[in-house]
Amino acid sequence: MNTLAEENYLKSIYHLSLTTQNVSTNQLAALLNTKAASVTDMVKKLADKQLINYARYQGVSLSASGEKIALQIVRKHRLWEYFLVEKLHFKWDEVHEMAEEMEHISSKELVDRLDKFMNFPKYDPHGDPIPDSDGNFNTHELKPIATIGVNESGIISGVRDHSAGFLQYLEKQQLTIGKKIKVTEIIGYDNSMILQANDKQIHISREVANNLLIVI
Amino acid sequence: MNTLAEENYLKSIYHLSLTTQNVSTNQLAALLNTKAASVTDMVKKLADKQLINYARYQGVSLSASGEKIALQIVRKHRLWEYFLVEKLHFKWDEVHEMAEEMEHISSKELVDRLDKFMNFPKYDPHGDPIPDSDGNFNTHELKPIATIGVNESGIISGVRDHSAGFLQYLEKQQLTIGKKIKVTEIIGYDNSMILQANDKQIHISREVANNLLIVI
DNA sequence: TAATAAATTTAGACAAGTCTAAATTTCCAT
DNA sequence: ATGGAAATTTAGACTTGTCTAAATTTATTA
Repeated sequence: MNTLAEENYLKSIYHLSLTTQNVSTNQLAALLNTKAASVTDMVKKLADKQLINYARYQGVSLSASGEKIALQIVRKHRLWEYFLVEKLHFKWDEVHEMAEEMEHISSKELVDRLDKFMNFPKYDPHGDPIPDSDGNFNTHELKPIATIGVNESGIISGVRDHSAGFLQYLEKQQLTIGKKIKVTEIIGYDNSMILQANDKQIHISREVANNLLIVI
Repeated sequence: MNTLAEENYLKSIYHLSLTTQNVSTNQLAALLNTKAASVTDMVKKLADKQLINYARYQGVSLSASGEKIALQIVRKHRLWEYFLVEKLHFKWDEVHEMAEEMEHISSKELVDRLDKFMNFPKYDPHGDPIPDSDGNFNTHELKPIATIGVNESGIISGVRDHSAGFLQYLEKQQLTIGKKIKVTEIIGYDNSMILQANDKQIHISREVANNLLIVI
């Protein structure tokens, strides 16, 4: 169908499109660990295949068909992550690299059966929504803890930083998906926060507060 | 680690080595759906990496390290096939292509956990033995039904032809792994056989008898 | 608004893996 | 034992995806 490289470009464009409407060559190069010149080449090929919209010097966006493909890849990635954590008992910081490979297994029937096997999960182990067979997914309102004030509370529901280091830190602090937290104090000096969670006080930096997402 | 193409070459050499000690360029080209010239090129690269033994015009064989890699790929292929049939309820004739992709997922930890998740199966859905984490596997004595005589019996335990067409035929005749069969008659004219199986008489051609394997 | 910096694209090259056509080696039958 | 057929290898070319270096376009800022 599409090559491995093409799939990775579409996926990366999809992710970057969530926060930018026209994704730049440099953004893609950074995310894909390649050079801007290589991105330009590839982007031309994807445009020829009508998978993206591209105008020289103006960045790219996904076409309808490109987005459809990207969503199927995201679906596979998140379902396999769920499988690895729920069935094979990997930790949430261990599954990303494996899912990066597994997301390219092509059979749609396979992924649909995997979905059913796991009872149609709605969120992956990091709280990201899993698109269904048609590409639709829940969009609950997630906001960084940093955006709420003292005495406000919420439920940990996602992360903005998916790095193993951050996930391990959260695990150690028991700040995991589903936990209820309440902000008890904000330190004016560095904007760090003290949270009430698991019947304990936990002090988190501004950076952590920016990368940990809750629903209210 | 190794490229996709390299892994496929090693796997093919492994399979052909089961019946030939020096695998020829043409054999490989046929199995890999490529041309002899391409095989020669690739075989040189694998020899440079010490994964195979190769002398011009003399065919190839796996080195110890090459065999180790090949066995890990075979292990992954068969475990994923088992997963697809036992957990996702695919039919035995549907899983080969999917497993061809899945066998290249690299994580050893993943495949070992998959193995455990399924309770360390010893045979895949077609009766082929699954190597364990160290590459060791059962070698039970399998022989084609064609090699036994009237009134002799055995248990269906494997196939020599893995094509979907053959597997579907067997499924329809209920000649599946584990079934007990007895030869009640051999037709001299075309060497076809009449079997007693599932309390029924089943007439199979010589070709089928050659491709269906039993243990006695 | 002109000049400089930053971003992007073009040009030309390279590695992996494949191909066709031609050359070489091996094998087999006489 | 040798001549031709079959198998294999070599030579040269192509595609995909990448790279560096140079050229071009866009953005910034003075």
